[in-house]
Amino acid sequence: MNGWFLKISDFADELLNEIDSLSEWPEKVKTMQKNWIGKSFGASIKFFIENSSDHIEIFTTRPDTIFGASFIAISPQHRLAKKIAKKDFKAADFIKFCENQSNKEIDIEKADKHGYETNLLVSHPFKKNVKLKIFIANFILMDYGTGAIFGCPAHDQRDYDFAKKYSLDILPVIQTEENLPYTGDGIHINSGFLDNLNTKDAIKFCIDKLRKLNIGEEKISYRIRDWGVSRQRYWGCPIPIIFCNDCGEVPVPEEQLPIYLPNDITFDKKGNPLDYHPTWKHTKCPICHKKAVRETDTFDTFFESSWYFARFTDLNPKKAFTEEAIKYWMPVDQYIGGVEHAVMHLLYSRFFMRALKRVNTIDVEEPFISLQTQGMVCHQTFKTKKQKWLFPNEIFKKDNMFFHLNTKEPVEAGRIEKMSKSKKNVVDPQQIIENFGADTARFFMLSDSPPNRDMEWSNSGIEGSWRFLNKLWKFVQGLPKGISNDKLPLNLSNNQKELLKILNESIMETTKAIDEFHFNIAVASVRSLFNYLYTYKIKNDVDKTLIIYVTKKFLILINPMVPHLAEELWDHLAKEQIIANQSWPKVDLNYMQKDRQKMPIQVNGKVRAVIEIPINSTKKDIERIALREKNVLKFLINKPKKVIIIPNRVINFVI
RNA sequence: GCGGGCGUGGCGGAACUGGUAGACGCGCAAGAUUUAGGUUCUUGUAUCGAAAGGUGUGGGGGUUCAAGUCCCUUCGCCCGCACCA
Repeated sequence: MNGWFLKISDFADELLNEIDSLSEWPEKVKTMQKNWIGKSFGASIKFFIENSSDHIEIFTTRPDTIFGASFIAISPQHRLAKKIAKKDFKAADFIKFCENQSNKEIDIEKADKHGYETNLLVSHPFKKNVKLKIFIANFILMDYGTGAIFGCPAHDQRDYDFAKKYSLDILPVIQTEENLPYTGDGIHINSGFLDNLNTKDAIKFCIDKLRKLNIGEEKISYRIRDWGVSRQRYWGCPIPIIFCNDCGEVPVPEEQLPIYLPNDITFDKKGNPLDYHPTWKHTKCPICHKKAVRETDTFDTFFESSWYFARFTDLNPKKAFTEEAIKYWMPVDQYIGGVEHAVMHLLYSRFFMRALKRVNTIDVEEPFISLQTQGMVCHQTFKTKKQKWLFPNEIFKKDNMFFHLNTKEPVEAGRIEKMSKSKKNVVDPQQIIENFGADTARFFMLSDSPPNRDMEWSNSGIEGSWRFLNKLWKFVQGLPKGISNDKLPLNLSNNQKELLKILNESIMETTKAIDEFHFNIAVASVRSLFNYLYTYKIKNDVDKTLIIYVTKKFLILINPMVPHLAEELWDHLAKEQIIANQSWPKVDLNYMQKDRQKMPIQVNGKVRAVIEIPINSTKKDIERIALREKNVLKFLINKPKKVIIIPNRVINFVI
């Protein structure tokens, strides 16, 4: 394939090793990147072809199973396969068959393994007189390892399937009670100098021997391939290369950058619009100044998304980055994106920062300190009988059946899938915003489920959020205007202390929940606080100063969730400033200190009573108080064998 | 097949380092207000049971005074990669 590639493979090891330093990334994303890079340790081994000076080099992670080898298989794209095909028409046909197969949907045929038996043989490196046949096989990938393997059917599923199909030897070389193929570790048998060794030692021993004989060595293989960045489309950054007949491929000099795309472009023909534009590509060679043409491919869009966040640190129109801005802003403290970017975008960005560092442009390695991946919003899909997709708002439900709103015809209800325009299973938030307002919509969405999880969209419950915010509105409107005393009364009653305790608990919980992206818990916490405050006002209506004090703190807590409403209500209470400028409330531990503590009393692990005791009571006191409980005594038929008291937590009588 | 995640009421979901399972809400039920419906308010709502009490975090087993939480095993669902040697 023709095109430009970025040599991300050079960074494979670094990108892999540094994954472990990303402590604030989801485990899932990290494993996906690890698998994508796919580092594996093994060996390369040369097999010499009989009656020829040629040889085949294979890659294996299990050199220890070499004595079980019963065939060699090479990819249809392998150099040797092509060489064979020149003389052997049947081989050529087979290769063509494989190529067609890989172009079509492979899924259906995937399980099937096909091979073509060539008339070539190789000799086994350690078993004199043993010759192995070379097959061309459809399941060998050219992009991985060397595009060639030795097949050890007893200890590899694929080789086993293949050997069964073509009646090849299946010789176990690892001791096992299990059915073949056995892919685990074990003690080696039928393996000459590897006999009686375990897998780890056998691998090491085998590689040593191969190296001594100069026919193989230790080798590390990666799954990751270089990043093909060429695209044949208009919407992308032009690749800054000029093709000159004399000088070859010449990079566009920095002072001529950036290259702008032409504005007078048409899309009426097939192919790359830049390529058939009449003038754009024609230019001069920067070296010899003769006529030359521009590269008409453009960069992959991932190219730009790999560094935009660094660009965003500064508006400077002349420079991509400024040192001070990068130093100040980078790396990104909190990055948010969908899981679908787990490997491509997020790996490319990590690669880009390193590449830029290597050319001394910026001094950043990891672009994103903390990563949150939000889940996908899903919804049921609907189709007409003629298989046309329908929007959920075109549907109504009756007796558990779905019908079209206009035609009243029955509708097919499909799977619940991630929302996508093509399947029309999308809900337009605009409708919700029109009916309930943006604040209600936001509050409702936050309350539903944590953002890192997939969720099924449902409108049910939005009225609940609506009700709550209405209640809040009325509550604050009922408070006197403009009392902006932020000082607390000196002598607090127990009721007042309790209210302040609840307030501070809520500040703590809400803050923590927001920090951890558990917005649903934050919503629950502010709701609880309001419920308490609401009841408090009914009972202690005269206590205006404290009620307003707590209400103001409460409004700051709920402000990020319902900013418009909170600002309005704040204005009602406190004339001096806007709520957006208020600092986040701090937890005052003085009000959270309790002097009494509820403790469950268990008998044999079952809760039988709950007592309230002074905090930090001695174990003796706790036990004494616990033993006064009727419902506990009822179960203490025998004298307890053991009494477990965890102060301030639990007491358990074991009988 | 490999890797990752999840499984808790009718539903969405809570539960800090093992220590009162079901917070908060939706829904539902009953009642109050209302001339109807809606709104609003109160109460109830895991489950079996009249009660006492029993049972309950997908199933089975284990560790522990104590398990949603830790360990083993098994089932189901979702996502990612997929013939990676």
